[in-house]
Amino acid sequence: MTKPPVTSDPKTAGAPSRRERVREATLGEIKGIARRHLVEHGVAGVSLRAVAREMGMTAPGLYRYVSGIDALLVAITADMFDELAEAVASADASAPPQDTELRLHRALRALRAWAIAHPAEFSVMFGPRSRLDPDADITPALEAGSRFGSTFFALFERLLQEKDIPFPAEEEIDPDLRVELNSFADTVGLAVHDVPVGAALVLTTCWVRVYGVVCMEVFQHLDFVMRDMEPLFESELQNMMTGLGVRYRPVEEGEGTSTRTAG
Amino acid sequence: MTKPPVTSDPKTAGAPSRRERVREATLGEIKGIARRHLVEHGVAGVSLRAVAREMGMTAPGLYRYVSGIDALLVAITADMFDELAEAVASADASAPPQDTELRLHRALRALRAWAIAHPAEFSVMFGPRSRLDPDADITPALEAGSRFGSTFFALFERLLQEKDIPFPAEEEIDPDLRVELNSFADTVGLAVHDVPVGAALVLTTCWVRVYGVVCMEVFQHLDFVMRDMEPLFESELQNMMTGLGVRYRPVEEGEGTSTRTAG
DNA sequence: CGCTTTAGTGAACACCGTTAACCAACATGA
DNA sequence: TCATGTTGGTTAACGGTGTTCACTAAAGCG
Repeated sequence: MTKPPVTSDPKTAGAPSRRERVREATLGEIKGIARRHLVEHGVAGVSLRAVAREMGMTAPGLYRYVSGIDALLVAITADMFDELAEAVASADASAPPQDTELRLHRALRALRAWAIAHPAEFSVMFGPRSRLDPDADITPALEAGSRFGSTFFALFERLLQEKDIPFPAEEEIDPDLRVELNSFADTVGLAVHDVPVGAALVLTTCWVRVYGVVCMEVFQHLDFVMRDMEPLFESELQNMMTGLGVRYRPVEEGEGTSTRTAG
Repeated sequence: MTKPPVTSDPKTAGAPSRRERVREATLGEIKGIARRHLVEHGVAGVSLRAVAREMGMTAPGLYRYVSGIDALLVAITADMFDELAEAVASADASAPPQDTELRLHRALRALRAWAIAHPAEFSVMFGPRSRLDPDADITPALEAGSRFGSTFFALFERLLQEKDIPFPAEEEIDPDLRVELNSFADTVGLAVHDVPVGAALVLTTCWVRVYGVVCMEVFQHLDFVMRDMEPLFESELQNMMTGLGVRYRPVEEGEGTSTRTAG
């Protein structure tokens, strides 16, 4: 064991001190347990006291790591966004790099697959902020969320360059909508690549549809009327893709999501 | 247990006894206060104790009227569905009966308007069940929800009879999706009117899009990127309508929703 | 009038978030 | 090495929550 300096030398600023390491570790444990409580008991079942209890601590001790229950929820939400982003990115990377269409298919299916595999997480990420204080600071989650979105933005831009996907001309778009779309393209980074507003519109439309069908499935809003939502998702995917002028690729072997067998 | 009616005369079975009247009144008060707490403090701010306190009662007393907090939430959710259904139905009725297309436009805009005017309510109605016990009995809410849906189903059927709206042939639809759509058409009452599966599919697709765009707005998922979501909603509406072969009707004078001026 | 049902109370239990006062171990500078 | 300030935790406490139980007072009814 080459013993590193116990104290943190200002020169070795990159290497965290021992103190920082253990601190980071317990913070990780806190978030891990909170995350498990989230999936096991729902968001209402996440509590500082329970987490502390499970760690053999008392609740006030957690305030050394987290400024309150809201901050903890925001923190694990950010983690979950990163995790989702990673799942999507890896599905994206699993396809041949030049096959943008297949990459898009896989990325979107990965999104749905992650969502239905992690309904509790998805609910806090994409549902209403029902538990958080309305004016809580959610910037960490927002940043992680934008990291998640960037994968799709990149794919869409690629598609835009390769194919001649149809989109409305600028003049056809309502001026009010135009300013909103420009604002969107600005903050999200599409503007720097000179993506036309029409393209931004179809991107938004697609996202609305994906969001809608996945939320509907995870929130179980058609539960009493549909057992398996995968066919509907695939149908929506097909519609979207053909609307984009992209050939629909049926779900591949082993990619299928064996949805609930429930009754 | 054929116990005689609480009221003396069996003939006046329809007329509730005095006891039942006051009971119904206090139940209404309970739900009313809970509803107000919901909109003022979010769903997390609804509590039996607070409701009781405001009524000058103690919490256990409420258990004479409601079997617990979950049942109370379900009850007010059902009320809200009825209220939304009424808003949609009245918007529908505000148009000339034979102008099905306008009726549809108005009904859909009424849905969005109600949603953004009642974000807290909409969140518990259409968001994830984040607070309720997963196996709570939500049938009252489901029934009210189906009453809400029926307005749109009726409009869609009318449209289907009047116009030649394009929908895929049965053979073009994936068999798995077909069985789901048939199940849907069955339980929702479309089957009795011999609505083709293709039509059921486009209906579902439309609903997914509306649901998606409205949820997105109410849950504020594009908040950091778009100030006013109305143009996007109208664009989606236009897309949908033209896809249905229906002429898009721009928003009429006085129908517009002056959305937030926020910043 | 007497009996039964109902409405509501108070106390209690087990949770929850958060703050304040306090203490022990640690890291560091002189 | 020693003193000192920081860090990571504790206990106690306040006010909030859902829910159950035992109990009382009132209302309705034969």
